[in-house]
Amino acid sequence: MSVRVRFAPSPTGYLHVGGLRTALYNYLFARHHGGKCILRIEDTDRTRFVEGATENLISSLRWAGVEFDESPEKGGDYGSYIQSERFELYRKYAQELLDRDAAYYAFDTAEELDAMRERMQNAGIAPRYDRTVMRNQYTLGEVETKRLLAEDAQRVIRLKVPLAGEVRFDDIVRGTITVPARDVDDQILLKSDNFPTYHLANIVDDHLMAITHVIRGEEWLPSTPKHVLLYDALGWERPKFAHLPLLLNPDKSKLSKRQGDVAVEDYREKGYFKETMVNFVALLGWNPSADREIFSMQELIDSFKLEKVNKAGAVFDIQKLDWMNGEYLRSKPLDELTEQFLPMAQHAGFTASKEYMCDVVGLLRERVTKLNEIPAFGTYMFTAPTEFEEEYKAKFWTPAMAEPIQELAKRLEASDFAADTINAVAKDYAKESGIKVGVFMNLLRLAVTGKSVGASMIHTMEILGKQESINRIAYFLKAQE
RNA sequence: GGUCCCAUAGACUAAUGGUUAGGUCACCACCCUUUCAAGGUGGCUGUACGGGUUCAAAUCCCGUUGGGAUCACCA
Repeated sequence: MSVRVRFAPSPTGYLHVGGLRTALYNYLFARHHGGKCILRIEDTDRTRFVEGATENLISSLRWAGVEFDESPEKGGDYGSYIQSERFELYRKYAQELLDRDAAYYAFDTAEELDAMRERMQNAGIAPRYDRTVMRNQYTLGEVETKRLLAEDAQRVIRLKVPLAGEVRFDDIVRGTITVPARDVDDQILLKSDNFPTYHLANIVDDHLMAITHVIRGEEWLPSTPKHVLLYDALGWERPKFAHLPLLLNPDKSKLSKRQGDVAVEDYREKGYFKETMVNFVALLGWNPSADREIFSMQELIDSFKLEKVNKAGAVFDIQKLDWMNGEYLRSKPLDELTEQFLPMAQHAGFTASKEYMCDVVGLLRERVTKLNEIPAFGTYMFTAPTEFEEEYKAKFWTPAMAEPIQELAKRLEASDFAADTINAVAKDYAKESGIKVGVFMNLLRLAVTGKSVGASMIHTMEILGKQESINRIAYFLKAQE
C-alpha cells in the first residue's frame, strides 16, 4: 500500500514552528516513499475559529516549501479537506458506534460534570467520567433515554471505554505503549451541538482519507488510546503512529509564545531564510549524518527515516539558528540575495543601481547573519556619515594626522582606486611616512564610514567609489578643524 | 495527584553490545588581519545515579532521581 500522510492543523492563528516541523516530517516521509502528503483543516471548534487563519497557515507552509498533494485549495479524491464541510460523516459514524454499543448517550449538564470532577478531585482520584453513576443511557434506562431523545434534550455521545484490561498500540518512534483501560476517559465524541470532537473527526477522516501513517506531536500520545479504541470499535485497520518529540523552550518546557517567537511568520519577518528554517527545524529530533549540518530539502527527503527520529524533546536554540542563517547567507547566489535585498533597501530609503546593491550585499554578508541587518549595519554605504564614533576616534585620531591623511587622499585620488591599488598606495605611503598602515586604515574607516566596524576598508572604498570616498575624507578632516 | 513519555557536555546530535564516545552551535586560546566578522588550528565541558545481565553496556533489564506531556462539550 502506498504511503499517505497528513498534516492536520487547527486554524487558530498562525503556523507554529513545531507545526512546521510536524508538517515537514510528514512531507519528507511522503516524498521519501513516493507517497502522498495531505493538508486537512481541523475546524470543528467554532468557538476557536480565527478569520484568515487557514490562509495564513497555507501561506507559511508554502513559503517554507512544504507542498501538499491534496488540500482544501488543490482538492483531491478524498475531499472535502475541511472538517466543517464533513459534519454529516461524523454523525453517521457516531451513530454506527452507538449501534455497535461502542458509544452511548449522556445527558449530564455542565454543572453536574463540574460537581463530579470536584468530588473526584477531593477524593483524590483522577477525574474521569463514571458511566455507572452519571446521567446516561445506562443509568437512565431505555425508556427514559428514548423520551429524552424524543424531546431533543441536551445530550452528547461518549466513547464506551472498557472498564478493565489495557489498551496497547505501537509507535514507530517509541515502541509499544500500554495504558490501563480504566485510566482512559469516556471521551465525548459528538458534542451537544452535534459537532464532533477532534477524536472522532480525526479518526473518521484518517480512515476515509486512507491515511497510512499518523505523524504528529507528542502531545497527542495520551489521547492515542482513545483513537485506537475507535479504530477497533469500527473494525477499521489502525494507521501506524509516530509521535514526534516536542520542541522546547530553553527551560525545557513546551515551546511557547511566552518565551519568544513561535510563529513561522515571525521568523520570516525577522529575515531568516526558508532554507534555514527547514534545515534547522528538520534537525531538531533527527539527524541524517554524523558530521554535517547543512542539508537541502532534497537531501532531507533522500535520507529521511522515521525510525531514526529521537524520543527526547529538543530545545529550539536561536544561536544555532543564527549561525545556520549566516551559512546560507554566505553561500547563496549573490543575484538571488540582491533580489531579496532590493525591497529592504527601498524600505530604508536607499537608492542605488542594482549593481551597486549587489556589491554591497557581497561586501557585507560576511559581517551579518541576516540580509535585513545590512541596511542598519551598512547605512554608510548609502549615506555619508556626519558623526564619527568618539571612542574609535580617540584611539586613532590626533591633529598631527591631518596632514598625512590629506596626502594619502591626494595619492589615492590620483590612482585608479581599485582595491589592490588602494592597498598598495597606502602601504607605500606608510613605509615612506613611517606611520603604520593599520593607523591609516583605521582612520580611513573612521572618516569614510564613521564607524569602528565594517568590511575590508579597501573594498569598501572601492565600491563607494573614488569621488565619494575622497569627499568623505575631506568632510571628516574639515570637521576636525 | 493519576496515566504516559523521556534522559549522551550549556544547546542540537552520532555511535550492528566491542570507537581514545564523533560532529555542529556556544564558549576559550592561537593563526590570519586593517576594525568587526568570516575562515583555519587547538582546547573546554558529556553517556543523570544505583544495581544487574554479559568476556564486553551510552547501548539490554530493574530501581532511583530528574525533566516533560496530558488529564475539557479545545485541538
